[in-house]
Amino acid sequence: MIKPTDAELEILSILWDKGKSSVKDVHEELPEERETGYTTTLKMMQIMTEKGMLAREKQGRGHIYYPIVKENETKNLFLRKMSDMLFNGSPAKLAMQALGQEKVTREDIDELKKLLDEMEKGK
Amino acid sequence: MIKPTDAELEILSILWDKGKSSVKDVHEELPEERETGYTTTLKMMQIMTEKGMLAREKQGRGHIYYPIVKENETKNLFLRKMSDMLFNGSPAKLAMQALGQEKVTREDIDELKKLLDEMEKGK
DNA sequence: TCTTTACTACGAAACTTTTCGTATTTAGCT
DNA sequence: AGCTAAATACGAAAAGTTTCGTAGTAAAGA
Repeated sequence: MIKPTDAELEILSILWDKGKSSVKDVHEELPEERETGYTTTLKMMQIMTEKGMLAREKQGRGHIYYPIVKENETKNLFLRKMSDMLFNGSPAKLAMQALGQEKVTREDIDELKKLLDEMEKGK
Repeated sequence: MIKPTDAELEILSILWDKGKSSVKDVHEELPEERETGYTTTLKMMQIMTEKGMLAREKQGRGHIYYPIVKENETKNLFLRKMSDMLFNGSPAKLAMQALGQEKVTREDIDELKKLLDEMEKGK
């Protein structure tokens, strides 16, 4: 399975979010603090296409790109890797540590409880 | 904050686990499928010391190394980065996706429920 | 003291990732 | 058809990571 690098992940996120987009669109969505040139974004997307992460179609004078790799599969790949590396292969431990962060609201907690109830039924 | 690379993370995990260790100890703990030489491990640990991730003390003819960076802080750094990159900055969403993996047992579920109950009380 | 051996230091090669300058192509306009 | 602006292609530099060969050092035993 293909493991995107950090810069690639940033581009993938945009494409998963916005769907088919031109290089220009993607470039404009990138956070300003990166301050990388247009050709950098283009080159990245070309490399990603070579690697089979993206595909593209001709449109007008240029191309539009879209992701081939699936959002969920990629996320799961990273979650597994992280749980292997840092949590003894236990996704549950990973989840618990994630919940220790600020930013977890009461609504999040309720939602998680519901999810857990359903999981328990399913077992 | 210092963001360890993959190879560095592998070494850090060992040191968090085993505590102060010689290069030899760490090298022997590395999974065999890596098949990297002793001097590679040594060099990595020297670099990590330069970067301020590790420190070392003289002992016998060599040194023993130990981690400076805190296990929890480093894990949280990666969790935050991942939730920023892939889950719109929501650790809760990250946790939910992690729970979708195989390997989550009923015991995990119960433990998580307890954790959530306590979090709810604490709010 | 001399030798052996375990360990360290240094430097550089190999590889990957990220960046961009420059040249080229092409669609659309006049 | 010729011109312009937008986009692509190409190549290579820059930066970061990983690997290891070789040489040097120093402690422990002969």
